[in-house]
Amino acid sequence: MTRVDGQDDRRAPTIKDVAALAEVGIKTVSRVLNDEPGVSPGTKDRVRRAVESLGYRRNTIASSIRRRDRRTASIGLVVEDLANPFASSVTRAIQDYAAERAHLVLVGSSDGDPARERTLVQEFGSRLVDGLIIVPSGADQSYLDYERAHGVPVVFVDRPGRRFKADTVVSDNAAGTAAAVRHLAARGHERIAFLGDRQSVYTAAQRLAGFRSAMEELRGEADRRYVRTGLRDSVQAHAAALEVCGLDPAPTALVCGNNLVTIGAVHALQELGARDRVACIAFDDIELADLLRPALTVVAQDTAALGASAARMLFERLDAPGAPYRRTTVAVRLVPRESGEIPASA
Amino acid sequence: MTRVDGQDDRRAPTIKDVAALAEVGIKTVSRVLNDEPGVSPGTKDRVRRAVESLGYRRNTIASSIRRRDRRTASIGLVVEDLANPFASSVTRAIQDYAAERAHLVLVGSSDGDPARERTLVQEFGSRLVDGLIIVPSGADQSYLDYERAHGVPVVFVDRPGRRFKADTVVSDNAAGTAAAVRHLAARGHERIAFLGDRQSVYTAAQRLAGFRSAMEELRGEADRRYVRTGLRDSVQAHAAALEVCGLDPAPTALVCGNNLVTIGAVHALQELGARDRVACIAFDDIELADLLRPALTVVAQDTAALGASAARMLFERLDAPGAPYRRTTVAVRLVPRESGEIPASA
DNA sequence: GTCCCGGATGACAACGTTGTCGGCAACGTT
DNA sequence: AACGTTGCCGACAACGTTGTCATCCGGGAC
Repeated sequence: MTRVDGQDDRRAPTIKDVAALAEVGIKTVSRVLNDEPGVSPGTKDRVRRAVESLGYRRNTIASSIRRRDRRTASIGLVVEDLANPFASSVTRAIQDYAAERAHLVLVGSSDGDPARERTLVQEFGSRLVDGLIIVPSGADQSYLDYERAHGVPVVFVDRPGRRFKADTVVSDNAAGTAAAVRHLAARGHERIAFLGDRQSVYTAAQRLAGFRSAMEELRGEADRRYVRTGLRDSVQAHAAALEVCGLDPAPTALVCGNNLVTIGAVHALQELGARDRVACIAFDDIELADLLRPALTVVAQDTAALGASAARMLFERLDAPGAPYRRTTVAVRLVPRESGEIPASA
Repeated sequence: MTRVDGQDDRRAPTIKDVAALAEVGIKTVSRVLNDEPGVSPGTKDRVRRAVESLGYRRNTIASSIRRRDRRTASIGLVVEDLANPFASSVTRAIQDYAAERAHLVLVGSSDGDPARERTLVQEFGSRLVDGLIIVPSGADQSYLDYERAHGVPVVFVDRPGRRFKADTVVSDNAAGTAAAVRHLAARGHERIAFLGDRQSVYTAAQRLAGFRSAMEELRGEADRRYVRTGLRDSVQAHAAALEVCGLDPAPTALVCGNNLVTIGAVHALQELGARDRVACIAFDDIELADLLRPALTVVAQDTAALGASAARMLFERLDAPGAPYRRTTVAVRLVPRESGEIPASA
């Protein structure tokens, strides 16, 4: 423990140092820092100058363990894969909302693994985040009872949680595919195929449901042969698209349930030389979608609104812990470009 | 302060609760939690069971203020815009590396604003992050002296910092554009244009430098009329591309310095009906680039390696604070598709 | 029997902050 | 003159944890 005094400056200055320099008690420094009343202007000024000259910064962490409300001014976010544009865009919106309220965001990717999701939540918990925003993956979010019991609010985004009720923000997935169907129908299409992910994925199920109900509304029923689900990657989607397009009669239009499906399907159309003949509407917008030929008509999710709503809900929940849980549905938007405008007769 | 005892459980259990239940001292609980020696197997077991039955979780934050090393097992990351695929991909890689070492990542977007960058760093600092990874924006990172003085290591990624030396990881930007030039030259191109961002942006300057040196190597000199820089968005890039293509003689190939430039340039080529005639190589890969017609040949950055290297450097720096600063250059990769294969004679 | 040693254990201080409370001076009121 | 009130301020406890240290106990060496 014998150390040269010159090395001492590694430790950042504390309110104690500030107090010594300003010749006041530590509590007075604390009062100034927290804008509490009861400090004379002169003293306040002296403290401020001491803070300035030492380069003092409050230790938020030490502060939070003592504060009554325990707030750390940070929130935790679990997404599926931050490298995914959907996730990063939602994250960015949450960040912005949090930043306005001087909060920081801890982010983790679950990769759809429930165990990882849970681990992340625990890690966030041990850092005392003020709240959690989660894109839930597993079939059971009841582990969150622990967080709730200890006063940490939770908001689900993109999908509702299971076995655990909480504020939730989702896109209007069903309306999106329904709009796609009606858009295509208006251009004369009757044989419309749907390619989607596993039905155990909430969004995939919703999108198929929207597709089905719009088809039933228009045609009495959707032809089952034109509906392929359970496609987990672009390779499977590619194969399914080839199959569906090989049917007789072949569909004149395709609705793709997500990004990966779109990639597989467009590749399939490309191989068949059918990109200009078969109409196609994809769920989720894609960078440069308008540079494709034909430019890709998409159902775009409002990721900014999704993230902002989730963050807003979280902060509102922090202010009103007892209020009833709410569910917000964010509208999606059909962006007409070219691939969705191809008529049935082509 | 009179409260019903039933509401007391909002506070999470502490080692005190665990100690009481296991009938040991708090220090013994601490020893078990930290795998310190000197606890008999029987006691250890009793503590473990108490931890389990109470659902106790360590309060990392309280722990860190007392620990000798002050570690919080979290790091701070400042990117320019997390919604940008480049940033989110790098972030994801950093996350993964950090997660392996049981660290969490706080992320913020600076939007290229030096003030915001600095604010974020301060916020991270007050949360006692163990280290910082920064995509620097301003012309001066000397404010980081404060962090360094207090033992917080810094790593720059994508661009070097200014007025502050630190470990740095960058892509080999110059090699990327040089490779693009050679690739085009091998297909007979002599009149190659370059469209890029402001030269004050490090990556933009490096990319132009690589372009220039390869052109000089091949042709003695790059024709200045074919070089346009200072393009800050796709609209400006669009205009510049139209201009350059209107020259006589017109360039037979285009090298685009970044994503936004690519969007503008491809739109311009589209309008000119020249997408199949003028070769084009873009910096930065794009989702679905291979669905474009012609599929876009790109110089792809290895974002995963960029992020992983930065994280590795940070952790190595934490272990060896005194070691000399290092600079790592990550190779880029030319991904030949179609737009770069168009011959000069087309 | 005495001494020493090492393992196990807990009492207590400390980290940097905020909450509680009491003291002191100045002032106005009886 | 005595009293209460108000504004300002600091001593001290407390948050949940880890670091320091003293203590206790059993066993082996003399």
